Amino acid sequence: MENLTEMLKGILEGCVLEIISRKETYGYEIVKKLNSLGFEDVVEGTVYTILLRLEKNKLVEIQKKPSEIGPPRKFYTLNNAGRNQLQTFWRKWDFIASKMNELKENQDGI
Amino acid sequence: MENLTEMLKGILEGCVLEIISRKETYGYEIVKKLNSLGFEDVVEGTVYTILLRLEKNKLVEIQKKPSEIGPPRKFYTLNNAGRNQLQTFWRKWDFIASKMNELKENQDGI
DNA sequence: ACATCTATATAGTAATACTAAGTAGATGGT
DNA sequence: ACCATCTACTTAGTATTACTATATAGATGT
Repeated sequence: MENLTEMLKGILEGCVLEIISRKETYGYEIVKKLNSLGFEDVVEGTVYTILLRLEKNKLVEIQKKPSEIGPPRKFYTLNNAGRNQLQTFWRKWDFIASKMNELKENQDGI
Repeated sequence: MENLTEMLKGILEGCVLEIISRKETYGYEIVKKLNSLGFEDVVEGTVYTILLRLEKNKLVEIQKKPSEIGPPRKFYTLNNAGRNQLQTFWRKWDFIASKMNELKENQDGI
């Protein structure tokens, strides 16, 4: 799918939160997961800036661990604030998605 | 719904295109429609900048008409490029919405 | 020695929604 | 006549976000 950049604004961070909530993971792996989900053009620079933002906003806990196949990894887990943020994200997403659906389906005007 | 700003990035322009596609309309009316749709915090400055962008990108035709209850209105209609853009918008939206749903529902990881 | 894959970091850019302030026409109340 | 209110459009500046581009570095294979 071509150039989703602008439409990913505001939702990519939520995707990252959701992925971290599933299991402890690290940046490089998150990029691969987003790519295999279908967001093929999401690159490392984008995800690392999101992760640094999450850290700055104290939504995650971090543990550095060595890797056997490359440089050390920074593993992320959500803390309570992060879980709250994720819940808020999905509430907003569901709201917007329902409104968009309303807009798209309502052929009688709005 | 609180602060949807960041999540509206990339989709608000599509909403405006969709609203215009339904019937010839003008900025102030578009704001009211977005508000009644549920995007209550969308204000005039936001919509007018979008409309000027649509005009700059040659996606709309414009006709100025007098109003009986206030200053003259700028009425917008989509041209062919605008209709194409709207179609592209919905394709992207559907793609993202389906992926978000996949992400949310897939409890077995991604 | 070099390429490749893994892994993180960061300065700078572009795009977008929002803030805030202004201008102006029409109507109604005082 | 004056002011508030609703209607209606404009625009300079700001904040946030995803992306670009580049850099650094560990491990493996040729």
